[in-house]
Amino acid sequence: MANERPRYVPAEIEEKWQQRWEQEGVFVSVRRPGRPKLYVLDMFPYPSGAGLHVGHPEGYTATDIVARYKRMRGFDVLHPMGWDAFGLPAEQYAITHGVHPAVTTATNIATFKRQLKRLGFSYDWSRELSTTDENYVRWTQWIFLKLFERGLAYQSETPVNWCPALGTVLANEEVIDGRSERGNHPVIRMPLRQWTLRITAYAERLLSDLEGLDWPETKKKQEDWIGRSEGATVFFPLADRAGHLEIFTTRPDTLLGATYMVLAPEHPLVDEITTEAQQAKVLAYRAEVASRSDMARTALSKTKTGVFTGAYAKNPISGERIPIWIADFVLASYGTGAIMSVPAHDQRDFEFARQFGLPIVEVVSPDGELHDASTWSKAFDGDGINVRSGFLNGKRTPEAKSAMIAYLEEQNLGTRRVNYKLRDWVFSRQRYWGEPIPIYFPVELHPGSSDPRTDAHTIRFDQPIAVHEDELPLRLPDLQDYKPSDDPSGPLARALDWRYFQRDGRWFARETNTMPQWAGSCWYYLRFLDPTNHQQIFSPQAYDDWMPVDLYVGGSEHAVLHLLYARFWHKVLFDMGLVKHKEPFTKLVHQGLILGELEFSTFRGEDGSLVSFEQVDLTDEDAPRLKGSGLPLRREKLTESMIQKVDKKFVLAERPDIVVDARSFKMSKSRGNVVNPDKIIEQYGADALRVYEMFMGPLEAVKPWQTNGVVGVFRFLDRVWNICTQATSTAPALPEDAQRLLHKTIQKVTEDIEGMRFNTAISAMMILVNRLGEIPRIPVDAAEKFALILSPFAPHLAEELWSRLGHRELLAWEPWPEYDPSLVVDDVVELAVQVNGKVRSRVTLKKTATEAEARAAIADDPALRPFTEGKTEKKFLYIPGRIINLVVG
RNA sequence: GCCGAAGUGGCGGAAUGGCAGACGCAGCGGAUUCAAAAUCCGCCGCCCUCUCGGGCGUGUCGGUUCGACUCCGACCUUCGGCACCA
Repeated sequence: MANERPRYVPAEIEEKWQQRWEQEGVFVSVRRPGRPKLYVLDMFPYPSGAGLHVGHPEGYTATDIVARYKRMRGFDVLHPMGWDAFGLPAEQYAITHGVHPAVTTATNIATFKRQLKRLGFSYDWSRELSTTDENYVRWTQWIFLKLFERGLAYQSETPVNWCPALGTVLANEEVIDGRSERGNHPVIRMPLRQWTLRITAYAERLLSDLEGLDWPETKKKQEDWIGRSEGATVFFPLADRAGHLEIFTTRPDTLLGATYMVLAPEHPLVDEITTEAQQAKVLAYRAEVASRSDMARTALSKTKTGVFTGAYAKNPISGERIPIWIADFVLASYGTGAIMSVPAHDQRDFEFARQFGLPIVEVVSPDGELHDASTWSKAFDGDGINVRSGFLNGKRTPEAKSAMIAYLEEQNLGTRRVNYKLRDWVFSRQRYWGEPIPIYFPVELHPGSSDPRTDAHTIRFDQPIAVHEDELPLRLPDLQDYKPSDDPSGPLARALDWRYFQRDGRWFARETNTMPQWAGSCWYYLRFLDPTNHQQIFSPQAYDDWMPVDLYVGGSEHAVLHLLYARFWHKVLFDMGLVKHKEPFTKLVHQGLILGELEFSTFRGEDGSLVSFEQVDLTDEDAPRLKGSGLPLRREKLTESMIQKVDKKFVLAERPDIVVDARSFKMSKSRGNVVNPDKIIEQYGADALRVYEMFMGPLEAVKPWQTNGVVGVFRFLDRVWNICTQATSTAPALPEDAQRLLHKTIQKVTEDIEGMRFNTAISAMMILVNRLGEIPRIPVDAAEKFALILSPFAPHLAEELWSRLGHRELLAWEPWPEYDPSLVVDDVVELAVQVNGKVRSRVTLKKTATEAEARAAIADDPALRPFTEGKTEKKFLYIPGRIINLVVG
């Protein structure tokens, strides 16, 4: 059809508007007096070599909609973007390809930036930053120095997973059964000098300040992570010798039920107290434990292990002698690394007692009667009434706890105490691509030595010296070889000329560990306030202009670590008077993961026989096995035509006894189900991608991708184009129902954006467009209103329509349309008429109709007759504007 | 094991005490076309019925209510987090 009317071709309009926005600096954040402000922040990405995937634009589109909407509402909006660019992948790539991480990082950032720009996000790019920028590193290091000055950064000897073959320290997750996940090399537990941040000093504030934050279930996760518990410290004197054991317990009320004690194998007192007879066993046990990782120690071991030290302690109340054991279920890093064991009232202690035949004595009874705990099948760890407990007898658990603590304090045998699961934060990495820690140490040359780069020397790690602020940033040396080596001090140790330097005739050595990737992301939201400031980390004015962050959107994988670390730094800066709010992020939202397209698959044994899904053990995702026998199976992809649904299960069409696995997988290169946003944009345009990402479902939900769904959204935008480009000023006014629908849609979209329910906002706009499509000619005014409410979602299309409707100014400057309140409420509505709660008819009634009018309206309804005939009315329910329900019997 | 979230058509989802399945995808039928694409129109939970219509239906079982996807109790399943923290 040779129609002159131009078609909707996104490729022809999107770049044009992106350029116009940039030229006119529409999205450069400026504070204007008298305006409200909004700081909308995305979790900035790690610019990986793979480029953007469709998961990135999900959260970014959501914040962009909010940012654009709020600008139209008269807010001054800060909406920045940057790069979390330090980290392992760039370094790994450098090792295998011989390209400097700075080079790959720059390339990746360029790719990400190009891809983000194609999506038309309204970022203020003039504030762009990368954590790798010298100007940023400088202030990251500056904060480290402040931590150091305050005693919040200290060195410690922490056992780490050291893999000599890989020449690196591994995270706990990277160690499986004492071997490296990559390469299956042996991993040893080795104490290594580490920089550690004293986050535990802030445990209480990190916990209590969560209150009042508009955060989702993440708050709970952080609470659990911090793990506050109340109890008491108790001193148990050693029997037969001087000294005592200090333990922490949350159940001081059970003190008299303690029948033995357990120390962590690493506990410093173990050497002292172990008797000669037990020496060999204890040593052997400790060696065995040392070779196991934390994971193996905790998760995998079901049966308890342990060894008797030969020593005894005395119950501080009863004076009874009780044996002291060591066992690996007691963690050296929690509490005091020692416990009193009350097997009757703690499941772990119970299992251990059973394992080694230790006595189990009831001191808390569920009913106040005496029971024989040695016959129990599990511990009683609930609240009850104390028995066999002297002065505690008859007291209920909460009361008994405080009575015991009072007694302990009075007798100097112990004190009330609060304990946290939260540990101090191991802050050093034996890696190249990170911020150098701005610390150096004096070097002692050995006799005959003159140059530590070649001669024997000792580095005095016990005398750390802060790099002077004026010398920041401390840059990374330009290494050619980033490989970790068998030297756990890391690759920087090989940059001898960087590491060693002379000052006033003395030699010094720099710290060669670097900071973890978390460092840069801990405070980037603050640098966005004032990213080019060379004198200060940010100016107080910039802070007052924009802080706090009003909306922070990112993945829930950062629910604990990043968000806890950032809060910790923020609180330190608060104590320094640099920031004025206790908390940085007022409202937090996690976008849900986007999975790959739904896949069907079946399983075959080695002999090729089909296996029904119920018989498949998927404990290891990538290695399916037959339940029971453990025989390996092969996963085989199916096409939809081979599947049938029977009773809520998918089965093979040809073999209905074979149940098929139907699920969406996380997108991954190896699975080959990654969707590239560039491809989608080429085919359907950025606006369709944006709208589809928001239309998929609730922002927070995990959702599978369906490329077909993009088609539906594209059709919608195409219809919008057709309707709005045909709008004329001479068209008759909209029919009343359409006019009402338009205003209801404005209301719905407004409220849904405020509540971040973008999927329902879009469906409301689709409903409106479907109605408008039935009307031959649309007035310009209606088209304009529609373009305005669509603009946060599909900004390019909206701008194009806006200009075609005769506007020269950018739509981004326009105010958000108001709806007419008189048009959004209907005075006449269709009501459902129920008989005994089932809908049998409908009736059109005024909202203000009285009960009598309602009765009259349905009196002669033939549709109701079959259900009311011969029955008596028991009740007549009429809720104006909602429902009529006739109860008969 | 503990904590949290969620279970609704073939698929994504909507409705949070008042007409279940809006909106979209897929599918089926039609119009247009030489043909196709695109577009437009109609149908589209399951079962019974020629039709009119009726019955059933929101993971399962029970409860509250005139009325329950929605509230309460128990259970099942899936996803996420934590995992010997004394």
